[in-house]
Amino acid sequence: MGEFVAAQPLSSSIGDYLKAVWELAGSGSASTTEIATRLSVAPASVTKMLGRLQEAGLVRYERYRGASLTERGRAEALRLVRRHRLIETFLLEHLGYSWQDVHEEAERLEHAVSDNFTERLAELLGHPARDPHGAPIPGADGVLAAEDSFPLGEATAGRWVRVTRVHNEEAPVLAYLGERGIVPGRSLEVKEVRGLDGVVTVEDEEGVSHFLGGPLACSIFVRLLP
Amino acid sequence: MGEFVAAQPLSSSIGDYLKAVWELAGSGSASTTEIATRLSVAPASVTKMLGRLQEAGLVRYERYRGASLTERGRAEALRLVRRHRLIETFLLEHLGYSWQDVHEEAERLEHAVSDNFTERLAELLGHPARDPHGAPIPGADGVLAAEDSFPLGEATAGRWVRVTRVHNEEAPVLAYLGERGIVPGRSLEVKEVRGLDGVVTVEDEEGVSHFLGGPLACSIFVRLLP
DNA sequence: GGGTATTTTTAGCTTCGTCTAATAATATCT
DNA sequence: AGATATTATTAGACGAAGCTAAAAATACCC
Repeated sequence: MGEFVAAQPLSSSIGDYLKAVWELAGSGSASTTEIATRLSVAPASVTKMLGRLQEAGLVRYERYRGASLTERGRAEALRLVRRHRLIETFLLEHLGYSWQDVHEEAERLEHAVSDNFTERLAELLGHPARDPHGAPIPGADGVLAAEDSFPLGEATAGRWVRVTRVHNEEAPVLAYLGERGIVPGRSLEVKEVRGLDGVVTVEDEEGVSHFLGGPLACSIFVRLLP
Repeated sequence: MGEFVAAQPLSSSIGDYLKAVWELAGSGSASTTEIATRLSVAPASVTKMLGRLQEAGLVRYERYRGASLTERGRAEALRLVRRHRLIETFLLEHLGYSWQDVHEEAERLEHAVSDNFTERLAELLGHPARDPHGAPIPGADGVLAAEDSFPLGEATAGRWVRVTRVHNEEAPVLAYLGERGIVPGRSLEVKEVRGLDGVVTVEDEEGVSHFLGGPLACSIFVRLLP
């Protein structure tokens, strides 16, 4: 029973779980502790919630084995991601928020807006393809553009690249990068990539050098320039 | 104990109770059933919640005697009302919502936005004094402009009046009035006021007559024109 | 002023999402 | 493979916010 549960308003914490599984699992599956850490919640809470989510047909879950999204779960998650990214764009472009502040506000708003609101907002913004961090915005039809870039940490020295996306939500990190102009659209020359610790040295168009530690270099996505 | 509870994020239902008491009590007090009806909740739930609200210092409540807001409760309620009315204005002016649809969406959003969001929105909208229904928007400092108009039902025949406010949240009612152009700013000539059932007959600038039933006439606020 | 009606409260249960402590399963290491 | 370490799950409890049904207080009516 309970398979054709109509799309009644999901509680906001259900949405958070769905998004977490989506972000963590990719095409594989997410573990209980990964989800617990991401949501700042006890592992036991995750176990219980995954049971309910499976019951609701939003998640595929096997004890001790992790969880992945069903088609319905993925659709729900992407709906939330679309809202989140459109809201971030709005906050930055129309409300004068700074790059590092949009995430937190969007996190709350995404659970309160309707589909109607979302589509009108998309219209107002001119149907942007990417949010302020360069993340692709899923379409209203649930289609998400494939990522066509790769982490800066995997670039080869000597090449020019363009930043397409900063895959990090922590405000201090964003503030740091923002100050240095390392934002989507910026072109950089890769000077050195150190294998072991993954530190990357780049130089921007004005000849200023930046040193980016391993984790940081992995959260900056770039595309090769000719 | 527990008197100096810092302004931690109020749960959204607490906010709903506060707003309900504010709207129903005016300067007096609101009864359990009134609140229950307004919130579509059982009276017993209201009794329990009023206890908690009093505990939190937001409400003054005496068993069997109704509730009224404390200063802190009033401040909270007005903060919510400010958000609500600014959001309604935004939905109408920037997102193309219709008059009758703004309320429902704002009702959800008002619980999710931050003060920062609210003030930036106010800025974007040019610090409006009134929302799309003509309701005054409380200031960021918690000051609410006094109502300087009166219900159309209390007008005297033969005078010209200007609509200042439509004090009604029901979508069908708003749609009806909107179609007829009976919206804030519109001038009307009062033709006849029937005492018993309160039906009011008015004529607009184009000479079109409108008949407004008692309850309706009482929710339309007007100011006398010279 | 007494009896009925209405309103309010109390008592006890339910669901949701969370927690901690204890137990069980899986992984890892030598 | 066996011992240990890590990760997950179960069990049991809690607070919030709601409900119903029964009891108590207040209001209304004649």
